[in-house]
Amino acid sequence: MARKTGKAATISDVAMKSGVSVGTVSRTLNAPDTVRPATLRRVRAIIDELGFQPDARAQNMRRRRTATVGFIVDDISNPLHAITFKAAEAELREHGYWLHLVNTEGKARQEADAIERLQHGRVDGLIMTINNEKDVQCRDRLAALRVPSVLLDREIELAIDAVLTDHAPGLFQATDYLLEIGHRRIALITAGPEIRPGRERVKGFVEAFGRRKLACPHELIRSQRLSPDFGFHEASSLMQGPDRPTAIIAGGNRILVGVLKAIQQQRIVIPDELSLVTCDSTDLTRLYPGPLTVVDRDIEDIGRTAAQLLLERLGDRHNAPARRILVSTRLILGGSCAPSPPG
Amino acid sequence: MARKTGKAATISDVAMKSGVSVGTVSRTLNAPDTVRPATLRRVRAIIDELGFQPDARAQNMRRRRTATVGFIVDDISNPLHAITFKAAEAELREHGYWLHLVNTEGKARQEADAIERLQHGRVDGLIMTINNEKDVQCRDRLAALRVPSVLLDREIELAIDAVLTDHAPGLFQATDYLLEIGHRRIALITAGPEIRPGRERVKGFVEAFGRRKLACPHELIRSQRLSPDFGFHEASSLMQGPDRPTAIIAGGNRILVGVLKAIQQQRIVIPDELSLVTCDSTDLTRLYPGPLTVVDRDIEDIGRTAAQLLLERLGDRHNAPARRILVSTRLILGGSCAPSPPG
DNA sequence: ACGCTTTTTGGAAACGTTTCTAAAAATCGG
DNA sequence: CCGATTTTTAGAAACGTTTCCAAAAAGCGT
Repeated sequence: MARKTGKAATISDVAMKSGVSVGTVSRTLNAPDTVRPATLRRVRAIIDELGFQPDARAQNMRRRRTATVGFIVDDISNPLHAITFKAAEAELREHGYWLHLVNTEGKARQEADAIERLQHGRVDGLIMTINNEKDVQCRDRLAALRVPSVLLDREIELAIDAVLTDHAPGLFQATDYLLEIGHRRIALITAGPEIRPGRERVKGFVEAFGRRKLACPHELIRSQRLSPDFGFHEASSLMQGPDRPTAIIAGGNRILVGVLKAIQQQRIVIPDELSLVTCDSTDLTRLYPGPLTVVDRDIEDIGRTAAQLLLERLGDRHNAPARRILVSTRLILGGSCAPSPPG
Repeated sequence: MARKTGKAATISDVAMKSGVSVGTVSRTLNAPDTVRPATLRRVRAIIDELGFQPDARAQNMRRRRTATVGFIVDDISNPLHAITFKAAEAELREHGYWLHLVNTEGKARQEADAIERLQHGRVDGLIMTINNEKDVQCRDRLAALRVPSVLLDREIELAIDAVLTDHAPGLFQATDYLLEIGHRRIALITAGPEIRPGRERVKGFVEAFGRRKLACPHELIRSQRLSPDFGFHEASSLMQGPDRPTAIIAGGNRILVGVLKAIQQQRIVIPDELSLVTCDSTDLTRLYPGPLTVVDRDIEDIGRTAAQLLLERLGDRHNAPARRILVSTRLILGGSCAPSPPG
């Protein structure tokens, strides 16, 4: 649309027109109980008449805060991130905060840049997930953080609040379930060791074999990246190999997309020819076309919790020690697993 | 994490330490070609040494802009919106803009509130979709818009730039295809007439029957809301009724989720017992478990285009007449339709 | 080395609020 | 109706930049 001509009314326009000082107008807005009722009415009438709204830029400047929180994520079209965002936003909105969303495409460069540049007067705090806990650019930025921050599912030996998922027990449970119904050649496709979910999932997987004193098929662990492409590639090669797995665990919802694509392409029937367990419920897992067996967690809770941690930091817990909140998972049985034929 | 102690360096700290005036430091940053090379080097060294970054709040205030664009949407966990957002963000980022994302849950109140409050110094422009074109709160706000804005798939008789999808031809094509392969009892479940996609889809649907001089089964048009619940409810009742449709068109990706749930629940086999066409490709339509037949469009293009429209407005086209860009659709045949058995 | 032009710089004003201090006005008890 | 007390108000400073203007410095041709 065309920009409205004419400048917006300022606080001094209001002051002028209602015959009081700008200070009084300001107090009318921010501390009405310090203003005489008669004055209050008069000033408010003028405010309405002029349609005055305080300029957020000036407020931010003077108050030294922006009432804005940055949310940095690699891919907002991942529904899990979107749900986390929504939950965090709802919580923060109640406390008067807006959200800056930055989509980094998982590029360390963009992540570091966003962390660096958001801090200097654009946001009062950050909620974020980064793509590589070891990346030196990001770590430097995180070490030099000037605003309260919360990490999502990432673990760094810096004093930063975090909301973490207890992936290892989840994967243990899923793997154990598959072992229980007779599978031995179980594959795991998941993130690499440079992020916590990758490490933890592998850990839980390995442990499930160990607990039963079974040899873990390390050659079936594909721990590298959380992308559909990686899922597709690994699932394809696993299923085309000589000694194919009888079950696959897709460690991540993006991985699942690739795995399903491979399954579709090779016309593999689930669960008859292959059992499938995935992580996190999505529309796809609920509807494909029967529900899949899933290691689930409460994503909204994660967003809400992150927001709460941040709000406490922004409030009176400025300097309290960093906290890590652990969110647990649970196995939900769907129709994508069948007992493995013996031998 | 704990807030860093010690204040951030300001421009005058830099000025002091490097023995020049603040003006010169400012020009070092914003107009280096007006500064003597020797001075430039000296000031830059101090900037690095102190790790000085200009305070965005002060810049926003003084420059009377925020380099931020608001993105208002009812549900960011809808992957279509998320993809639109990503594309718009990528485009805007290249031009130095950040994005404020507001998730309104489709509530007119929150929409109006966001429009109203973002404008006064939080953003330089808006990209948005609203839930009800007729809602008086929102319309008032839109009529009083003070920043350049772009509407996504909404049509309002105000001079506001918009990116619109040509839903009617898309639905015409889909319906015509179903008619062609023998279907007559075709149902359409889609948004209500209070938003453009609802109106346009119904229009294209009706027209397809008309063009073939066939009676349109108006009782099979369910045009109300773009939600999974609505899709589920309508699909369920349609498929349980006495004279059930042989084909359903899910007019919207959220609707599809509900429709598939109903299909799952009633164990209806696609395409043998029911042909299905949906709108917009998602992971679900590509993988369920064969690809669905879909009225597709280029979502990224929509986001990019919206960003470009806005950038032009923010640039030299301040007062140019409003533009509406039409994005077309195309029918992609999947495996979810089969010829209808005669009679 | 001089005056002229051009480049570079310092200093101050401005952006629109909030908040502090002190002064003015209102209230109150007698 | 007076003085003491409390409430309310005006006015100015401050937040950290950018930008304007005028002054200083540098460059240049002779």
